[in-house]
Amino acid sequence: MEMENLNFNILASNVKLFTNISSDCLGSMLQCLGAKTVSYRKNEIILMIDDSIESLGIVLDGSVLISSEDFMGIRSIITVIEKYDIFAEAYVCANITKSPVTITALDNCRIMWLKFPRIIQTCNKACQFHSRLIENMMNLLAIKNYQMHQKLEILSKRTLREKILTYLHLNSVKMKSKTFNIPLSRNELADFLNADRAALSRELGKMKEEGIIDFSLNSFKILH
Amino acid sequence: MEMENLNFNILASNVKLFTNISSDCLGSMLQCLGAKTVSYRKNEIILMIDDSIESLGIVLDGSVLISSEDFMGIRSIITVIEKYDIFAEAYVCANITKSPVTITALDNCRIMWLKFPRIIQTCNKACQFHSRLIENMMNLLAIKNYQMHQKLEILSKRTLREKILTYLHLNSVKMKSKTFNIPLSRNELADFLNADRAALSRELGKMKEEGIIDFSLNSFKILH
DNA sequence: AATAGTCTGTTGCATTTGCAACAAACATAT
DNA sequence: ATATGTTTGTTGCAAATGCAACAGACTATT
Repeated sequence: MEMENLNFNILASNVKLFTNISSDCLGSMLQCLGAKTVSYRKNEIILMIDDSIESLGIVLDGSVLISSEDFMGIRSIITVIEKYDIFAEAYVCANITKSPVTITALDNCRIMWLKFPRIIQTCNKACQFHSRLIENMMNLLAIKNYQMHQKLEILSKRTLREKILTYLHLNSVKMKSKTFNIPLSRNELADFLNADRAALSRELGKMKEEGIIDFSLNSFKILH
Repeated sequence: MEMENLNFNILASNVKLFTNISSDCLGSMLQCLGAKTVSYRKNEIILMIDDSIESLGIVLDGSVLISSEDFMGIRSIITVIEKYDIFAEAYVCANITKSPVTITALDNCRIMWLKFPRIIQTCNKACQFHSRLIENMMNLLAIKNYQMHQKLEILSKRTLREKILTYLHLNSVKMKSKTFNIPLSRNELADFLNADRAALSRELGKMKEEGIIDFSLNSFKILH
């Protein structure tokens, strides 16, 4: 346990998994769940595909990238997990013990690992936070489900241009502005949209030329 | 309430949402959740996109198709829900009140609607099944999350042939046989893979010619 | 300053795919 | 029996996309 430098108030108010759990309880709860925080450097691999998983991760600092690779070595970027969000929760809740994905640090980051299955398997059900934690998890899984639906909405488009537009539109809605930055490089965006990087650049160029969007590096603007 | 012809034992043992809930409890629980069963004819629209949703559905008979449509009118098939499985659960758990999808009856079918949000909002938490139901739901959402991951795996392939192969492979694994039937027509499969029907037929023909697969109507065989 | 490495954009070319139109097989209704 | 509609397969053509190779801008290291 290395929680000397953890601020329970910040955790309780920012991590949605801990909604309605008082910061007083948090210490003992984290202990019960075998919490461990680990630091990783930028680009370090946090979890390799097929590694065993027994914990879910909470991003305390930085952000991480969830990706997979097919038998041809083609990388597919599934999503980016930002500060205070959690990852691998579906796997531990569905008892999937081998990771189907690779997880990489996008920046220097700090991850708290929670042996969440304990809450179901061995935890004394009398503890105060037990049912609250499960209810929060149910809610988070439902939301993540909805987010995956959005990703499916992008990939279900038949042309690259429509995929790009759907991706940019979702970002614009999320940022509540027609001007916004995206968290992915060109290469990463191509792997996220499952397209060729050159084709992506070409299509972005055409769209700029036609006055539909404007962009420079990671800064985008929807004009139309 | 129209549960005269419901067999609680069958429900309790087949519907995963009711795992570890005794059939004795089921009656009062269903009442508490405002259960209603409704019948639909083949091809009838069960729920239209943008309709309000306050209940999750349990398929008691038949099967239903979840799809969406973009602004161009292009249909995208998201998934098929089979007997005893549930649908719309992520929306009610994430408080999404307008349906992002259209739900259609694939056969004549019978659906039980449950006002699940009651369990969180107004239910007396002392009731026996409360926490069990939430834990089951957490588990189901995690599994569905994993299933969506598989769909993403299909759509993330860059060529139609790879999408087809991934789809057939997942079906083969699910059915534990190299020979199997698929639940989708050609038209539906095209909309599921988000491809053109003619292109799908062409590619299937090529693959048969090359000796990779064999098929006739809905019956497929992986040869390689 | 020089070097190596990374990221983005560009372009020619071959392949894949979407689109449209048509044909054959089959089912359904009158 | 006829007519109508649905499903599947086929094919020519145009457009989109992947692939490969290269160039310029930028960064980090020595």
